[in-house]
Amino acid sequence: MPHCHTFLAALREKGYRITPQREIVIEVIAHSGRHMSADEVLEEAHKRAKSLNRATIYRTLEMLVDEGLASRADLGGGRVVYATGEHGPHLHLVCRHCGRVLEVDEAPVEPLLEKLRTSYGFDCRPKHFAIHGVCRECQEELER
Amino acid sequence: MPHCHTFLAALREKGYRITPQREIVIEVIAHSGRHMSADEVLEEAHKRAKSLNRATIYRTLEMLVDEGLASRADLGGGRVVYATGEHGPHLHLVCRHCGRVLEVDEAPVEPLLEKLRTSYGFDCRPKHFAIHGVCRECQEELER
DNA sequence: ATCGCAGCTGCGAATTCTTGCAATAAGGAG
DNA sequence: CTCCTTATTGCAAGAATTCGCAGCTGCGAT
Repeated sequence: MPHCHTFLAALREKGYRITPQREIVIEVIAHSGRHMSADEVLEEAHKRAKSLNRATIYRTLEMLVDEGLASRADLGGGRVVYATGEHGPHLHLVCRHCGRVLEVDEAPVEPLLEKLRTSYGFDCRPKHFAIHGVCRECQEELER
Repeated sequence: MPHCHTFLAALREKGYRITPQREIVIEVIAHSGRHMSADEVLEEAHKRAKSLNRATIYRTLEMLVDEGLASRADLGGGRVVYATGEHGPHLHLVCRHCGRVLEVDEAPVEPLLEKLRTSYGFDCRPKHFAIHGVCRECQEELER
């Protein structure tokens, strides 16, 4: 699964410094294998170094997202979760009603990405791809 | 372009009450014809009714997003912008590096949406569709 | 090794956003 | 038109997130 070394190498590659704080944050979200809120990351990180500051967590997470190594999903209602681009299937269907995240195969997206790339020069990796909509369950509930 | 009546009717339809506060918020984002931060909405709304509370703005915006009448785009770095689903072309390409939003034709997405609908029962209207990636300009800048 | 200088971190303060609750008012029923 | 029910608002307290800056430290150069 996700090897932190890959992440660290990628960062070093881009000119970022490898600090113990960053190693910890990366380790935490890479090994969790799931989506985590900033607060969960903080809590988990504190188990390894209680000094690690809240602001540093936020800055590191944002940096990872900016570099395309992680994704941030805004689930509405103040819920924001992070995950590495490596965990499981790569298309995230975020239900804007219940907040659940359905993870599905990325294959159906390829043609679209190709089109965006050729027509607009817009680069988007499927592993960091999130789509907002309404899931089946909520649709049924909503039209009652 | 965007007729507030449409929005109000949709809300009434869904059982929401039509309050002056909601009319103002809807008018503001519908007529702006662009993306606005919650703060910009607040400022604009205050020109018409200085009493309108911050919390009400946030609640109204979230309600509109939940109902699919508006979209929220998290541009990173604390920048969150809202827009009605009616303004201009309907596919939003959000650059996670410069934060710019490219608005393009929705046609290339149709096949994907159809697939998500049939395979997973996930309902997603293209007009509220945002994709995060890196725009052409930033790609060039980044690989320098 | 060690130096030096950006790039980072921690801290505290400032913002931004969310929540709980009592008071208010929209809209259907009579 | 008036009453009633209950969704919605405003306010103030409380989280969550970001910012500014002084000091620390990774790491390339010496």
